[in-house]
Amino acid sequence: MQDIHLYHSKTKQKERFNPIDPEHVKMYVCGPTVYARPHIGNARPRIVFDVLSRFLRHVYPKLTYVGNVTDVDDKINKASQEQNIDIKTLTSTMLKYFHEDMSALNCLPLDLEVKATDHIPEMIHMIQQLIDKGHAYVAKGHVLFSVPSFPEYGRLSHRTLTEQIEGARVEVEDYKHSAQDFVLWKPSQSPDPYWDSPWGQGRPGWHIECTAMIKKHVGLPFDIHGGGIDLLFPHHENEVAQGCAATGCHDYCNFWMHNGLIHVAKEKMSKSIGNVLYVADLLDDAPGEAIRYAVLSTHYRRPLDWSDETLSLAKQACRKLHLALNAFPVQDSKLMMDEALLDALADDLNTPKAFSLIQGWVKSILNGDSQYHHRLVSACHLLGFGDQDLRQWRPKNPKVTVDDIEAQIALRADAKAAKNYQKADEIRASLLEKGIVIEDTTTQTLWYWQ
RNA sequence: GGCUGGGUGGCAGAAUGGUGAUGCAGCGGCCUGCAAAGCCGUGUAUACCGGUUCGAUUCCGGUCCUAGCCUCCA
Repeated sequence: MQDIHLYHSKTKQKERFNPIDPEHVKMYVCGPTVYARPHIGNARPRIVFDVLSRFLRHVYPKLTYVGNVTDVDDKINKASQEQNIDIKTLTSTMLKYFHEDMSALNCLPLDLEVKATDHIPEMIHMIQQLIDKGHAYVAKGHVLFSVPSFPEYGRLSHRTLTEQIEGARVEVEDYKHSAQDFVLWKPSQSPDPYWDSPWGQGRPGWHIECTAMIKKHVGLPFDIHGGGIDLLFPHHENEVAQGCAATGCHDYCNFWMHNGLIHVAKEKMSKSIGNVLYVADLLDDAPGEAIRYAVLSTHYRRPLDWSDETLSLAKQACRKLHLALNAFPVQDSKLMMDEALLDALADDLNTPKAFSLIQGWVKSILNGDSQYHHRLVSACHLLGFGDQDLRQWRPKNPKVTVDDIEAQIALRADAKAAKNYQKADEIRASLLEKGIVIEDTTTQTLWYWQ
């Protein structure tokens, strides 16, 4: 059995991964709030944990990979009002986009994708448990989690109760007993969505959904919980507090894994800065596999500074990868996993190291050596590459049609046959101007979008 | 203000208490009508200052820079 080591945010070091049940590994990853199209920052955890899930499935007999969709949230309410769209329509449309974009990035569907609005009764039940056990209280129609009632609070994110308060820019609502207390349930009325509860009509706070859904579909404690590092505090800290206080379990999960954030021009990508990169737009610049490659070419825990160069580098690397994949026919459908590759992945999902191994094989293969082909095909299968035909990729609004391109290439072939190289070169230059790259081989002329 | 990470060649990005991967770009070749792609060869780096050590890029302390969290965030 492969010896896997993963970085655990709670202990801040790599630890040996020992599943609670080696016959059935369980993983949960925080998903998007569906109020806008997915951006590359939403995609990063999905890509990273997609690779992890593929790897775990290779190593263990069974994995259940669960993720949530937040479809009740203040940002959704706001977007719905601003755009004058019904909430359900908005969330279901955005979820559809999310699925489309993640699939374009070769992310496999989760085993189970759960929605917050489908679990209101479970949340109410858990909130009631917390009240009954003295970990939550009702105030002005709100239900709040009492942070001082849970002494373990702060152990995940390594924060003390008081250190944050000084200098923090938070206004403390007067109904809170303690400044760190957080909302489990809040009053709500039309046009915002609301549900009946023992505390009146209202809607859940943000943190409770993950805990209630994990308890129902994954069980506590479980193996791996993933998400962006920005969720470490307060969201994940709150999850632990709620989950352990409500159920009495000592551990919430064995591994907390957090991916680093994506930066654009050295600063965090965010709506307020206006530098959000939507996956759909990136797909207009590059094939999904190239975006996936770009994301995985930096170790998942490090920040990833995104630029045009990041993407064009990945695009090139992907193209070369596909050249090597197509250099020889696939002889054996049985996978042959390279041990060094598995070791790289087993070392806290070191995808850049895995890529460097792969690039070595690619080089040998393109040099005519077929012996690495089988392991390359297997590695790509494991990492989620090689499924797309990069030559089929098109920008959304191409400057020329495929018919035009092929007509031009035919003209150029005639010119070449007549040794009219000046004309042939002119045609090549004019196609390149429109983003078409031409490759002459001994038998034919190939082309692709740059 | 408090807390937590990170600083490796022109760029991207691994690794390591003892010759610092890999890719892109550059340069020189091969190939090509010329290119492109591919192949071969090749130069360049551990932010700064101390400490521990036979030896530090790696461990420890300080400085500087940078990012993130403390407010919605993937």
